[in-house]
Amino acid sequence: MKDAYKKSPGRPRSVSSQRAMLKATLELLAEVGFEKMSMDAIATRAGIGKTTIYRRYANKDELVADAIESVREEIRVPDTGNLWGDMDALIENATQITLTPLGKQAVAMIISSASSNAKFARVYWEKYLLPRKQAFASVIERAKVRQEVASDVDAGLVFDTMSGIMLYALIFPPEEAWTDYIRRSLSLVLRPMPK
Amino acid sequence: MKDAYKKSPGRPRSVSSQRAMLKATLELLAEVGFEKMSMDAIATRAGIGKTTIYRRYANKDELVADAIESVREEIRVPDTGNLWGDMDALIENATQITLTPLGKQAVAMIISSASSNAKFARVYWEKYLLPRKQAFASVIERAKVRQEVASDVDAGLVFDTMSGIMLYALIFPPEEAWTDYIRRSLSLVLRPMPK
Amino acid sequence: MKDAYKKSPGRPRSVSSQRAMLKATLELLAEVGFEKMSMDAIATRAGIGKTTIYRRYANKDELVADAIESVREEIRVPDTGNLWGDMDALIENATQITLTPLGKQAVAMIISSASSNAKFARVYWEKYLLPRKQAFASVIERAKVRQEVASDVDAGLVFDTMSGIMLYALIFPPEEAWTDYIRRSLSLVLRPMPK
Amino acid sequence: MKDAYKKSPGRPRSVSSQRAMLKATLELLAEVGFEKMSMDAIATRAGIGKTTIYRRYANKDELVADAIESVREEIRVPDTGNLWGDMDALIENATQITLTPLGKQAVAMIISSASSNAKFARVYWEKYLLPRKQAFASVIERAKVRQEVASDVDAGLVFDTMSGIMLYALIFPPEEAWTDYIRRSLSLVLRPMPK
DNA sequence: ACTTAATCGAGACGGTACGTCCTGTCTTTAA
DNA sequence: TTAAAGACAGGACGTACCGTCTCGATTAAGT
Repeated sequence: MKDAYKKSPGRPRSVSSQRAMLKATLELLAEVGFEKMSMDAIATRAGIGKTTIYRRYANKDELVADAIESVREEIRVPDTGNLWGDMDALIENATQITLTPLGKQAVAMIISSASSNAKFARVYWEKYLLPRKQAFASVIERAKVRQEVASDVDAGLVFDTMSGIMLYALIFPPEEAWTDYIRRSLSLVLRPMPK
Repeated sequence: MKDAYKKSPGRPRSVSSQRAMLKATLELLAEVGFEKMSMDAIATRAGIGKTTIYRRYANKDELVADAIESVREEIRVPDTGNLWGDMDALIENATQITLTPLGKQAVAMIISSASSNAKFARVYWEKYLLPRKQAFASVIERAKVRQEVASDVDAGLVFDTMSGIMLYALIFPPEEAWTDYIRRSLSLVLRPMPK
Repeated sequence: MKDAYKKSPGRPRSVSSQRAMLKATLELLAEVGFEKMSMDAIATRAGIGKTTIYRRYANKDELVADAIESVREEIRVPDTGNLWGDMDALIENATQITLTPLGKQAVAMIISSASSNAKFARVYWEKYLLPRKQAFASVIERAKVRQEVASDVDAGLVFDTMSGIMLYALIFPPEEAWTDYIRRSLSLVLRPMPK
Repeated sequence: MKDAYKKSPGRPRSVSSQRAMLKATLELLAEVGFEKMSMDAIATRAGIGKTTIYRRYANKDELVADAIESVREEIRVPDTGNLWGDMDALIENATQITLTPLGKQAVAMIISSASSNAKFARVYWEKYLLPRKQAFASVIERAKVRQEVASDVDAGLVFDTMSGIMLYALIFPPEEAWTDYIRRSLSLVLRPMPK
């Protein structure tokens, strides 16, 4: 998010402080959650002053939003040559990220403040959901070509359905294994090509 | 949760205070949300003392959990004689409740604190989701009998999937109308009986 | 329990409740002081209801005033046939009462609320100081007759002076023994008959 | 008591806030008394946050103790060249200070909590009584030299006696004028040099 | 090498809400 | 009726956190 060009005078902002504050934020978020995490605690753990945080972020929300945004892991479009092979890879990736303490807290926050504060939802959407939705579309498109799935399947709606069930499972954990549960739900939606 | 029998001495807890505090809580929850709603504001609006609240509830969480729990509207199992007629009734009911300001705040809270505070999720599950899940099961059972739907459809999973998509839609509102969106998603899952 | 005689339609426990509440009040007053003593604590220790206290006394002040008033020990005018013999007896009596924890708290309270609440001061004056002032006057009158003291000595002022020094000693304890200190102070005032 | 040397990091404590809170405390103390004066009211009147008070003082007692301590007016040893001229000056000074609303409240508090909380009494002693006791001693010493008073007069005891009578008069106001009363009492104690 | 100016850590600031405690009143059941 | 038990409105207490604001002390870039 750096400006393209920099030639401002004065002491430049410390990169190590920036790293430290994001790290501390993510750690505390995972440990105690958004509400119970105080700015003072973050500053103390990061070994920096609160001023240094507030110079960069207007408030707690923005700091946390950016901290979460900073955890971007690459999403690689799988290509196993087979619909369910690809799907399993995507499900695996999604669950692995979502089921960490940090993932849970992040999703919780995003949902919690969705109506009041669009910030979190936007970040989540742009950095997390959208790439996956696109990967999903590719995978299903290939499956259509291979005639593994009906050609009128709405990939977007299928993705939304999967996201929904994952959200739901996060709050009301299924009795069976997470991946099985999602896989089973998804198989409802992804009906095979009629013979 | 009342004890079966009561003959405890002393002045009984005021029913009107109880009602007033729950009403004020629900109103303020809908208006300003959980975080911005202060206990003093609740007490003032209810025309009672803060003590009276804290005598019943250990903290804000418990008060709000109970307030939400108190909003139990009867869920009536629809019977239009037709699968999609019944489904539409259920969807209509669910969306109407979920899309009110109160509904949104309630869901937000429930989700938000799901991992840290099981209280909200439990209440939501018991008082809201479970009755609907059962209604759902009945409706689908009847549809199976009428051979409107394949006999191996897992009603529970279908319900979870629908709940998930509703949750998702609450955070990332669909571009089309809510009920259409849910209906469309549901039609993916509830595939008709193969001819 | 205490249902040895069950023929009381009226108020059989009235007297014992009264005694219990005064006793509890005096105990707690001595232990923790006026401010830190709560009405609930008094009621609990007395094994009675708060209502029972408030039926008799309008507020804490009045209860405590009455409790202190209830501790009336007889003041006997000493007559040793000698001025300082009598004085020593009076000093001894005054210090013994004032130096108990209860005495200290009582005096503290009385002084503390003197400007705002005349109640305590009045009780203290009527029940404690006035009898002593009169005893004092008698003793000095006799001393005048015996020509142990100048005939123009103002007994009232001498008493006030002694009371004052006791008050002062209560707050700023003298280094020597209490009775010696007061005796010494008093000897300043009670000058002997000029030869 | 400031440390001799200061170079602690961070923003220094606001001197104006400090002054404002002491001023507000003294005003409210004089107006409504210790018990009826709330910390919020103090903060509001001083135009500061409650936090700022509690950062400096652990509780209301300590704040008030320091506020009273802060009112130190210089006591000037009078020198009229005559015993009673000097005494009158001292009496005048003492009564003027003690008879203000603030003075009365201060004395009330000091006495009230003398046994439980030594803080108030200590402050009163060090900042108020001790300087006067010393002034008293000087004045009487000079009177001895001038042979206005017996050389064996114990100045300390005379001072204590006068303080006592003032305390007493504060609680049980004399019928005559304050200064006359004190003066009369003092004349008993300070007997002239025998011819 | 010397300015210059924005940064840093530290921590105080005003404000708001929390949950506890206490007073004096009210309302019930039991006797 | 009176007692006991305890709920009630109101209000102060002292704590925690937020986002802002000073401090003296760095730290580079541009003279």
